[in-house]
Amino acid sequence: MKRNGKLFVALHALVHLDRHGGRAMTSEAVAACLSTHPVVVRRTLGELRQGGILQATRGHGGGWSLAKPADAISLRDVCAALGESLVDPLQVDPEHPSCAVVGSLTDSLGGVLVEIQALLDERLGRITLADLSADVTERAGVAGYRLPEVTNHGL
Amino acid sequence: MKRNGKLFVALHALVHLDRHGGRAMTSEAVAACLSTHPVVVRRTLGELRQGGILQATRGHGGGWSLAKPADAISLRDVCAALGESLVDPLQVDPEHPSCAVVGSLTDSLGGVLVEIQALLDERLGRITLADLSADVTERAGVAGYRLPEVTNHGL
DNA sequence: CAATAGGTAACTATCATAGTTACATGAAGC
DNA sequence: GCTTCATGTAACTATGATAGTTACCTATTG
Repeated sequence: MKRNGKLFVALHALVHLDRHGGRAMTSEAVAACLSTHPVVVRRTLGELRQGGILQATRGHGGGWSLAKPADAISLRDVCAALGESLVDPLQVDPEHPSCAVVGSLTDSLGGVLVEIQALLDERLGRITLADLSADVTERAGVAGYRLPEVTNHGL
Repeated sequence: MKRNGKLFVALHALVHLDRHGGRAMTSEAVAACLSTHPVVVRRTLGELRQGGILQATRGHGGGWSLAKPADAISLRDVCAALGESLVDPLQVDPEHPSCAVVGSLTDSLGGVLVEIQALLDERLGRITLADLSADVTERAGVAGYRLPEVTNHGL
């Protein structure tokens, strides 16, 4: 895996969970789908659970399942639950007193970045997990590809 | 220093160079301004030199100076010279063959990110080094603060 | 030729994060 | 109640990116 690790794990897992038809999937099954370790799955999906996006049940027959309908989960919700922004925040060391140059930079550049972040949030708020799943179905149909129950593809 | 390291060093140095009145500044002098090491300055400013933003002269009386007027250097130019994007690229491991889910993710999220990156580039293209310097002058005037020749402020 | 200053390779230190191991907690089935 | 399964979480390791540092090269000026 390269970058955007948590977000990628989360979205990938969410699509698989949605396409699993309401049945719970264990961390191990999800991890096999993403070619990663179950603990990594628990860590990442745990943040989505705290964000009200997923629910987890323990013991026999337990696992992860969606806490809301797929069309009520937006990419913005997922990013918010993970604390990811996709736009670099340009944070400055608050330890030292900053000079006028640093102040200008944070204001000018930082102002633009805040605006851009707002635009991105607006866009991401309009894309739902249901959209992603539908897109996967379309691709699978076009390619004549049958999505297996538990895939073991790279990444 | 926290994040956006290269970009912050570059912009901070550019403002100081612009405000130095056309005279060249040595790596050591710039490094003292940014509280960092001269080699870090050479590394970062070297990329700006290759991007045609700065010029460097060696030997006695040498140092760094702007290769273009300050109002002809935009923040977009600086980002481009540094190879920084400020928007996370969501790059996927090309090593493994990707499944339909990964394809959908890169298309949906990646498409939004490309749009956002274009918007950000447009904004950054309208902010020049001259704008930053003017803002610094304004702040210094308001605060009754005299910008020293060589500052040694944090970051 | 000596002094100065950028150019660059090579190494170290730090930090973030993925991966892994180990164990505690809780729920279902016998 | 006990066993089994699955999440929750702490702790450690491995890896990669990057800032800092040292050392030495080349180029230019006096």
